[in-house]
Amino acid sequence: MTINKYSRQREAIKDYLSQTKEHPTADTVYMNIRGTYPNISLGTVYRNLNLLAEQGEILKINCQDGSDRFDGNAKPHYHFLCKDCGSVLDIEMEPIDHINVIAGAGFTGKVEGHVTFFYGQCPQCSAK
Amino acid sequence: MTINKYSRQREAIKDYLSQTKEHPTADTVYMNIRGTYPNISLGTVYRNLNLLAEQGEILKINCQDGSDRFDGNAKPHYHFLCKDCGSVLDIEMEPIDHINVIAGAGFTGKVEGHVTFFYGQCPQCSAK
DNA sequence: TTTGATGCAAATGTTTTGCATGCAA
DNA sequence: TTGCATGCAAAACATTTGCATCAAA
Repeated sequence: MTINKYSRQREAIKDYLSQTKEHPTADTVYMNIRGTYPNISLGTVYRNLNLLAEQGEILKINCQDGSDRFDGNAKPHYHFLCKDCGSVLDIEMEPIDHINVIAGAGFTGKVEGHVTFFYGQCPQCSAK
Repeated sequence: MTINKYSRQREAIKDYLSQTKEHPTADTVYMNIRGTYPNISLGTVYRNLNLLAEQGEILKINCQDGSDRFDGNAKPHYHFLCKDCGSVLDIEMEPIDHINVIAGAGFTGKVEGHVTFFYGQCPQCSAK
């Protein structure tokens, strides 16, 4: 399926994403990869992140807080955005695809899926 | 509650949003208001859209398709994004706040709400 | 008058792109 | 060799902001 040529930069990006539990922005990825490949360019980071996301190897997530974030866990899952500290966390829950049916009930078009994220206070911020 | 001075530009923006069923971007709003006020600036449009959204008079919606969109209907409701033609439609359905409970079940933090939009083919595109 | 609102332009922040060169196959 | 990937810099967008001026209260 993969028609890409190997590149050590892309490999490093994939590795970095698979080992972090944060949901870094492109710029954060860039900063980290520069530790290993000081000459990598931000353009290359963006090109590879988009490529990997298109191929379903990573997830591109958008919580309307400025820049996009990326997740090395490509399995569909839900995210939580802390409105106090801005961190993005995975949230473990059963899939809620039944809401597609609810949405489709009063709609003439074809509902194929949904994008959902939750917000509130993360464990750390709600403890303060 | 409103501490704003009156401005004909802001009034025109509110009027325009209340009469359209589309979900225009800031730029589309700008283009339309220019028909009445040719000298209005894009900065003013952005300032007023943000002001109105903060005050809860309009809704700012983000479907991760480039630019933000605005909705004159301030009542919380759900949106549908057509992946073929890119249009954003209102979708009539009962609120699904029970998903906050589902999300909160396996989460230590405090889930206060969710943002959801649906995607697929709109009535027109699915008819083709 | 006072002070928020405007128009204009410059600045910002994020992401994309053109192009010559490099490197995997 | 062939052609995708890279680094670099410039460009493209969307949005915000500084500032002098304007106008509502």
